[in-house]
Amino acid sequence: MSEPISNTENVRVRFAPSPTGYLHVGGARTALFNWLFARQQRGTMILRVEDTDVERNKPELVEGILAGLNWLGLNWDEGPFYQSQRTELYRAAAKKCLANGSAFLCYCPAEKYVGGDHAEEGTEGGQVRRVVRCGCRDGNPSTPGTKPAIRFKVPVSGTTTFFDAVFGDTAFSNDDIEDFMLLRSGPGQPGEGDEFGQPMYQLSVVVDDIDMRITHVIRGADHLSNTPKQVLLYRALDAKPPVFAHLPLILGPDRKRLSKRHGATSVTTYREEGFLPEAFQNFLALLGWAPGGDVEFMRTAELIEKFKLEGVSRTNGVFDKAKLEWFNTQYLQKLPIEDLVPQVELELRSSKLWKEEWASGAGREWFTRTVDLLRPRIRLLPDFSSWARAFFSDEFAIEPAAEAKFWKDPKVPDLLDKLAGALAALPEWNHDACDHALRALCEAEGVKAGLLINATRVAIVGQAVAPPLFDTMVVLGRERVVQRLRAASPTPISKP
RNA sequence: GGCGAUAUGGUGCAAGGGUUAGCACGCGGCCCUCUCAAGGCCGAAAUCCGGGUUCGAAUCCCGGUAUCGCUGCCA
Repeated sequence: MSEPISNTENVRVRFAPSPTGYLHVGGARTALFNWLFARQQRGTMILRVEDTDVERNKPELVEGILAGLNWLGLNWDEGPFYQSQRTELYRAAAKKCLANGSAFLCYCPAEKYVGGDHAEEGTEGGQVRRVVRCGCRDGNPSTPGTKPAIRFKVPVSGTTTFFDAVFGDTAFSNDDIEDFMLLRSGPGQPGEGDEFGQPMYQLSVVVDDIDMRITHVIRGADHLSNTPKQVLLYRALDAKPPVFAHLPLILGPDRKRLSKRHGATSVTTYREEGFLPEAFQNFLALLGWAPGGDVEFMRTAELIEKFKLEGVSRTNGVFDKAKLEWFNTQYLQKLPIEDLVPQVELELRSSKLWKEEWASGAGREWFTRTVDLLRPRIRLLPDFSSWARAFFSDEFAIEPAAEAKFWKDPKVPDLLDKLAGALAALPEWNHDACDHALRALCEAEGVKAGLLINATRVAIVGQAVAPPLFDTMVVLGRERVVQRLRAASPTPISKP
């Protein structure tokens, strides 16, 4: 019953952001689904910048959008193409529609962002009721003498249907489709400036999707109601519509469309907060799609392998940041260490804690071991620079709260000093040697090992929370541990 | 207002005519334990409402409701 979603011809998809803002999570998810589908089908991913609205378009935002895609690892094979540079193509298409009778010149006054005389016809219950058929379509211009725009002449009856890989066969009555705008009217008065202005969205999208031989249009479900207009346009331009796949929208916790009100909606923000791109990708992939089984942790290759348009949900979903954070900790924990280390290196470089000796050889080994030791307790990349600072720098502070909690006992300074001595005298430096030395000292002094373990942790990393003590000692090295213990031991217990 | 889409625990997804309605996040508890995580175990928590079809409905049909989208010389 349903048509094949992919066929033998090469799959060609596109991601088509509009540079009126940053790359938001909804756009990123759309890009991801296009990309997963293209990579799985060994197809072609095209990037197209939809910048036909000169007034709202901000060219400088394109860079940020591309940066966001790059961060997520979403590359493209063709483009970026800019619609603003393809105006003649759209004008030619609009004129073709004019010539074959599927469009008409509209002389109605240009009205932006408000429904004026043309757009409304009385009100009902306080709501504006739009008119679907423009008077100009039969050659009766309301204000002849002004510069015309071009509108599509929607058939007066009948049904327009299309296949959607997510929503199935879909039909709209033509009576409900308005005579939509194809080409804006030209600037200036009649006789001056261009004959016509910039193309409208519906036109440029269809013309480009035809020209770029797009086989699958994968985009947000907010375009579902636009699709019949576009199908009509395909027909008017003698082209076969592609397979459509509309993705459910992403909502905020209040079930409203995700926006700045909900906090971070730009993918750049998540990069800056220190999320791992692959974790973000995994999280995004599962927002509106699931492979069917119980697995959720899927790295890029597995997502590509399992992705199916048919499995995409039709329900709008809420962006759950807590789950994203969980994914991030999972990736921090499970990523092969060699995949994680370079990202930590970047983090330390940006926080000026990086030392070149960690770039190769024994230094690299130490760095890798240390990252591996640290990672179960890391939530976000910057934690390596802040929370784990004492592992990478000798300049760190003793947290007052940790001091208050674990240096309470008056015996602590003396114990730390004695431990420093015992450790300094150790014939070898490893986990068990440190362990035995500390426990032997505690036994001799008649204190519980926990007391000294916790006190020592505070002394050598400045915090109450860190990896297991003896592993920490090994990684820090004898010299540092002894030195930090001695630095801590004479400190009188601070009275609150 | 018109048109369209959608409706499974708080959240994301599974079950697509027959299951004690499954998994994950989050939440609570226990275990592990040198701190905190991680991990393991246990628990609370859902089929929007109303009709119909059927031996049997979360699942199919109709109506209602709610939510979202479109209804721009925005994309």
